[in-house]
Amino acid sequence: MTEALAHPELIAVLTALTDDAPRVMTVAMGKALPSGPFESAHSSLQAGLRAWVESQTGHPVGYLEQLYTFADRDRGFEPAEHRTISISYLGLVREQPPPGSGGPLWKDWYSYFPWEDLRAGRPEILEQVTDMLSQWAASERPGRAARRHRLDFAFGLNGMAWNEELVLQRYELMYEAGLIAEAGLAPAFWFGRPMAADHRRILATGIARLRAKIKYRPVIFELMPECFTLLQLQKGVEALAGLTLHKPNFRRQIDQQQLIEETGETTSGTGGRPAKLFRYRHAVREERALSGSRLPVARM
Amino acid sequence: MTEALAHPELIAVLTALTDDAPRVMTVAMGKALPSGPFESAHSSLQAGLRAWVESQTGHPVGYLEQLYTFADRDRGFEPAEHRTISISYLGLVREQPPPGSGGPLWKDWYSYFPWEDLRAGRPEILEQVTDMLSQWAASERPGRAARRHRLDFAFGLNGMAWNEELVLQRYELMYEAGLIAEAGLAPAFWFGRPMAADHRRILATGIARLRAKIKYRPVIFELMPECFTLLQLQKGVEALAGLTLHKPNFRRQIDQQQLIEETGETTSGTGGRPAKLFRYRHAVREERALSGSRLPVARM
DNA sequence: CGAGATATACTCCAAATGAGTATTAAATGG
DNA sequence: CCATTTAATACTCATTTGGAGTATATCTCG
Repeated sequence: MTEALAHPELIAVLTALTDDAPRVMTVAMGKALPSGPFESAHSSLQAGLRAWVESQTGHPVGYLEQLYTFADRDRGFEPAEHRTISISYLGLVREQPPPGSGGPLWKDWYSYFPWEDLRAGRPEILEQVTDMLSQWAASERPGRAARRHRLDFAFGLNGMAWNEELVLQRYELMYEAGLIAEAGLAPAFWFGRPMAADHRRILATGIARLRAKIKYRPVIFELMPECFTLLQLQKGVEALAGLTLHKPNFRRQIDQQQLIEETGETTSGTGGRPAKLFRYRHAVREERALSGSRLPVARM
Repeated sequence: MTEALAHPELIAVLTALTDDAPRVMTVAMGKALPSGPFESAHSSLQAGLRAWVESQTGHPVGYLEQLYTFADRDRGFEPAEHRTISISYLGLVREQPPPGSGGPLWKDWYSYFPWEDLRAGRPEILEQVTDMLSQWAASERPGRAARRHRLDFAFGLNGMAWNEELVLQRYELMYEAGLIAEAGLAPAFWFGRPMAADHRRILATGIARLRAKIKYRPVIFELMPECFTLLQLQKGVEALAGLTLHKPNFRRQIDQQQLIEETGETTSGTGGRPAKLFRYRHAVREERALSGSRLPVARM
């Protein structure tokens, strides 16, 4: 029984960076990721999505990569007759999103995943989450040890280190434990803002992918303005990773990779000593886009 | 004009490992990758593909991951009316493929990509390829330097190091230069065995993904038999990477990661001193599946 | 038994990495 | 104008990792 699946749908995780907050473009009052049907007038999926996003936002998409393709049954929200294919993408835009005012809503990542931001230390809410998960892990006999182990691993408990890339694993553990609003929990117990259908799960996938990617591809520069200071760059990486970094080591890595060059100008905005302005060396984009270019992501 | 796209198609890059040769399952006399319509009776794409492969081959699929989703216009082989969505997967199977005899054909990767196997040094054919590419790069004025640079980078020329992960980049350079049979070249100038449509390109994507993956995930064990010697393991990694490794360093890395344990038994087959047999420690599968587990892939 | 082949163990050095500390340059406020 | 603040910049040090080379042990085969 081969059934034709109509209406392939594109779902975009569009990310921008505004003063230390990583943001995602949303629709429906922040409750959904932008999505739409694939316009077959375009020559490819990528081109179709690019055109669509630019028509919606006015911003060009600097970087675009496929995240994952779902069939509805993977997701469990539609009746079988309406089953669609959903292709999700991660897109990075440099432009500052306009503040509110009718346009698309750019929301802070961490309003959906407050437990993922460790820049100010382990947040309160992370303790609450892990407490509730610990209860869940200890509940029934079969598989208790395995649950405990998964929990320690995903959340960096009992001597294991926090790994900022495990965004999706953490979300799915919470989902499994029934801590996620989308699973039908009462609002009083919500952790983070919920989204429609499985959109928050897709966002988690995008965040995880981007956190992994900044370590070995210079994609951070797709999110930075043309000219920036080293501290701005560091703050940008920290915002994405949800961690603080060791400043001297960060600078060492950056300049020993020769990814950036001085513009000759300096800032005067910040209060202290003015910082040199740098720009990304577009000359190296192509090669570095493929080989290494590690950003140091480690606690300070 | 939102057009319904019928018949999502699944395409599989199924890989196995038999005595030092990485193999891919093919159909149509080795000219195509196995593919078929998505059976919506299954609960998800993955499950559908798993079931389909097992019915076709009798082998369970140990590991399965999505590679990429194409719309036909990305590929350019079908008339626009028949446009389909193709979802490609990378699958790893442990079983020894049965030798020929009616069943599916397991073909050596390197019959399609002979320039990708550097285990015996840079092969003759690689020189031929790079020679022809150099001519192409030097041809017309505009963009000459950029072509030359891409070439050096992709093929490790002029002081740049060979990077075994750039399988797709190399293939696309060759395609662009018109060295690929699928682009309509005369048979006398073919490099490697051609495949139908863009299947060789998809295979290149799969190889590249797997070569990248073995460096940080223990997927190699999905391809090895239950028990193996350290040299067998090394030969397996070498086969996938298309490179030879430094034996002492390989062993050091393997056992300092505690991925494997001795079975207590030894082989007697190989002529020299019998080797200890090891098995993968399934206990660590879950954690290592997510965090690091680096295999040393570097020349000896 | 010795030659060949393979397994296994150990050393050495260079580079990368994590962490800490010190110094310099400007802006600001009293 | 000087002291304080804020950040930029520079330097050191220990540890780990990674590449490469060498030595020894243990088997089979002729």
